[in-house]
Amino acid sequence: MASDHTRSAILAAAERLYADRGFGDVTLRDIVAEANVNLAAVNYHFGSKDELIAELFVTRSIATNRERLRELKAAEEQGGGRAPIEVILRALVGPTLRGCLGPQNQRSTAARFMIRASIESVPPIRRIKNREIDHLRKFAGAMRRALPERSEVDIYWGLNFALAMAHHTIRESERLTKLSEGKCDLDDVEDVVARVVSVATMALTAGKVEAKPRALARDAR
Amino acid sequence: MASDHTRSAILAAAERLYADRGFGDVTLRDIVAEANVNLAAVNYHFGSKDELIAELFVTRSIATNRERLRELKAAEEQGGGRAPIEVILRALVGPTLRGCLGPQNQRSTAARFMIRASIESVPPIRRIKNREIDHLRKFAGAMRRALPERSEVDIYWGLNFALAMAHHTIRESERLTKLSEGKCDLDDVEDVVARVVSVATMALTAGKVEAKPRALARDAR
DNA sequence: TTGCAATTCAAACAGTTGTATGAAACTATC
DNA sequence: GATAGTTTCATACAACTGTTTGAATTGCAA
Repeated sequence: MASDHTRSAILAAAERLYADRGFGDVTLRDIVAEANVNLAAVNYHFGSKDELIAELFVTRSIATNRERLRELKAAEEQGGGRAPIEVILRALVGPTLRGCLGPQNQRSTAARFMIRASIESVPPIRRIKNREIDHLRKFAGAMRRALPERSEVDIYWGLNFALAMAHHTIRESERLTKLSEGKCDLDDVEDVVARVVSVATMALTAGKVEAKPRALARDAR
Repeated sequence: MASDHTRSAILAAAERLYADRGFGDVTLRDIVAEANVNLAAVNYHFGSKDELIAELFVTRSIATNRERLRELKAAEEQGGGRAPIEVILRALVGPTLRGCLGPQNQRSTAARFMIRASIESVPPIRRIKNREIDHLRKFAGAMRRALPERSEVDIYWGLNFALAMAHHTIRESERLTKLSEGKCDLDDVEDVVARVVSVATMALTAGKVEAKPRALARDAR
């Protein structure tokens, strides 16, 4: 029902503006101007500015999460309930990286929006991210099944580090490019995925984390 | 000259409030109320709100960077111009982690402020962070000297991943605690440092990153 | 003490923000 | 084609923001 036209025009304009200029300096007035609709339309259709942002983020976010789970489920089914750790990690970080990196000039608005969201972190988005724990638990479960001999703590640390490398690389992609003077090619997404997965796998499978090698620190002093 | 009292009262109050409630909802009026000074004092002593935030961040930031370089220099001198990679990495991530983690109830205001700064990322702080590249280059140089047979690209990726693990762990420490139901002990800072250093070292020293193991992805489909 | 600069203060300013209102325009159903 | 419900619109609102102003006060030197 209803033409829906105004609603989606707002969503599109907001995503574009937020992606380009960040949440900080885009006002509702900017958005309605870009969308060619009336100022009051935002509150009419979304209730508030925060709910608009939340809807934008949730839409993209569940798309990524669905893809993640799809890959995970496929892998576990093929392996009879147990998937190789590399494949699990690839399902965890692949969709996010693919959704946010890739050749700059062909990055979708959605991708650029998600990068913004991971850099700026405004309240409505932070609230949503906090609800992501249940989703991550599914990966923790799969990882435990893949590495039953590994301690739970190590599993969680491995999961944490995998997400760390993926998200940080997205957040700081510009800086890494500058620091490496272009030598790190962030457009080759599959190479980035491979690197993250490879390191995370090592973290999770390497011989037991040796008991706190503090000796090293002492040597350094 | 001058009593300086007002100035430091503002700095202290601002750091406390920002640490507790974030940059988003702390106004100049909140700060001057907490500091028991006049509203105009902020602009008089700092020029603007952004400059106040910048000074707060810069102070803590150069303290950390100095500590990093001190550790790095000590290590390289002891090794005759070449330090073990673990020690370099420890110098890179140790000071930051020690400055931000540790038992919650004994975290300094400064530590809590820096955590905020790494979570919320406001414009004045982002501007400063962007100038950190020269500082990181020094570590990249040391790492190249430590691993001369390694390609530059791999060095930069290793550096990136080390910072990723450290910063993400700080940013998301609450979530990791919740996800792991307290099993990951973020109060044991030296253990966290050891884990990050250990994984980053593996990333940098493991046999050449095998040429894009895309086969794995294909298997998973 | 006098004079001068540095500091503090209350008050106002200027601008922006997200949101609410109530009338107008539209749409579809009977 | 009247009616009821939805959507759009111009406009106003109310609150809050960082910043400025100019007068008062303070501190220090001559």
